[in-house]
Amino acid sequence: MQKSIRDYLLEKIGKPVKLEHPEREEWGDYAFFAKDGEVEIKSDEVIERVEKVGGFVNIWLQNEWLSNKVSEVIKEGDKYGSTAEGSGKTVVIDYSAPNIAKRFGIGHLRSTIIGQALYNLHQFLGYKVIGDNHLGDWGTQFGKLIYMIKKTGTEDYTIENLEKLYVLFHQEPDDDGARKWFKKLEDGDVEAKSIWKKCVDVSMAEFERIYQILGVKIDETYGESFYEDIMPEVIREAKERGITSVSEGALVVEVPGFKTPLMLLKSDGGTTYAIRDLATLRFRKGKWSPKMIIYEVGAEQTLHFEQVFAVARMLGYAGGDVKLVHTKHGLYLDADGKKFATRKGKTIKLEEVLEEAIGRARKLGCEEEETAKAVGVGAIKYFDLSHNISSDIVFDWEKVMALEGNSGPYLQYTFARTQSVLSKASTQYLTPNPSPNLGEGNQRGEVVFNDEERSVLRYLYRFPEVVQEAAVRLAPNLVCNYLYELASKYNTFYNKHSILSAGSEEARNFRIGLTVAVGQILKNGLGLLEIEAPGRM
RNA sequence: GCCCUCGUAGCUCAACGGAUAGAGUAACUGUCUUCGGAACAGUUGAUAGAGGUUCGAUUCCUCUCGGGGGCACCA
Repeated sequence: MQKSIRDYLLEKIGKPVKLEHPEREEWGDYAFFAKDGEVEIKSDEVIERVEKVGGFVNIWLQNEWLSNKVSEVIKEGDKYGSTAEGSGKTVVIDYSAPNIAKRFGIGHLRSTIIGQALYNLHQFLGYKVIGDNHLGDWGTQFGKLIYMIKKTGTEDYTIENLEKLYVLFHQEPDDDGARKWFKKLEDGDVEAKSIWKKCVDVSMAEFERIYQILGVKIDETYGESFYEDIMPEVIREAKERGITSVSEGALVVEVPGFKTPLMLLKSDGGTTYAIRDLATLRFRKGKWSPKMIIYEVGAEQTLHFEQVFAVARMLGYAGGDVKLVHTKHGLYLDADGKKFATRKGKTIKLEEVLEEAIGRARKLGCEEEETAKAVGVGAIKYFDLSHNISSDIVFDWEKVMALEGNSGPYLQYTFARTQSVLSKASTQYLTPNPSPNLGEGNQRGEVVFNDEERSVLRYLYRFPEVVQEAAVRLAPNLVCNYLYELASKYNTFYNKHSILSAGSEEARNFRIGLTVAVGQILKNGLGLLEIEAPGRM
């Protein structure tokens, strides 16, 4: 394995630098010169400049170096881009977390999809990753639900009806009545518990179906109700440390810098989601000793997590050894730019969106049902992931399901195209081991490439860097950006030059190798995004 | 009222403080007797406003205007 130029420069300059194979010749003035993986410094002036003001370090990557990257991609295959840097470290990712008795709405797509991508990215970098689906299966919302079930005397435990009851409750709210039922539930009332159980079972069945369509499988599903027995421990420890106080009958912790305290117990003694989150943290720390816990939760809960994290540090549940991160993803907004509110019955059901997208993929020519599903679901996942994690997203049926342009299916299509070319290559030319090391040689025997080939090559080798950065910055959209660029450059090349009927055998073999490599990276990258890559579509 | 966040092309979005601000879409125009047209190429079009820091600002700071979210007994 060659020593990476990046590492070399890191050593030399002492801080990370951005490497570019410059697009324009005049940018090469301050360039380093790379030869056979070794780096020669063209001018000390460059080092000084970078030390002083930062900026670019341009490197003229030799054609041979570039084409060696193709072999490297092919050789490493499914592992290309992965590292072992996370070896021995555990990361817990809290994601998806739908609420019981509500259908899986478009709002939960972000957490589920982004969470899964973050999961895959960290796993790819060698971390031990634990995904935990922190189900909303406890809390006053169940008081509301049980209250309505008792009030209407309904026997209809379909999720549709439960959701309707929730909306009905908020039209004529009786908060005291709801709190009483939740208190009864927490006190172990048999009737309340039995109704709760039915609601959970119905909801879980619904969620399982959605996860199946999405192709998402989350390691653990503890859910909030699991922490019933741990919450008293948290109360005890909080009181021992003397950080609690009673305010208006509720047990709270004052958090410096915040106007309102964090409430652990309500005035009726019922638990809050804050204490459940603390209990969860205590449990996770004890069970997995993670280096980091990522909460893939929307930005609307920023205040809550800031307070919970602060109190967790007071309690010793987090701090130096456990890093807590809240991703604060943006919300889906409706056409009027407003939040989708379940309480008002204003949501878009994820299942409807998925079905519609799959239907459109089918109509466009996906014969096999599996492929239509992969393409439709892939379109939606890519749409979500390609946005910067922090920005709000306006939900638009047409844009969510885009099957062309900068979209999931574009990447899938490009992958399928590479596979199609390769299957023809192996039968027509019998080159089971395409040699990627040869381009069109010039008269002196040096390897040269045309502009389109070079454009792909100059992009190909960056995949590992992109994966790293996406993990560090918790930004799966960087992977999307990269894959789209790569696919786009490959398609440009594809449209301009023939692969299988290239002028020389060397050129043909090189282009076949390039196709293998591009296909491999698309496959690896889509895998990180949890988007399927069918060989045909 | 207070806190957080966002404001980039007609629309939807990109861009570790770095080079000529990139795409998609829409509109218009082209490419293909040849490996998959869900493709490729081209034209039109943008950093809300005013200051500041910096060699350099879409990015950092301040203010104004505008959108969104939140502000203890929902999660």
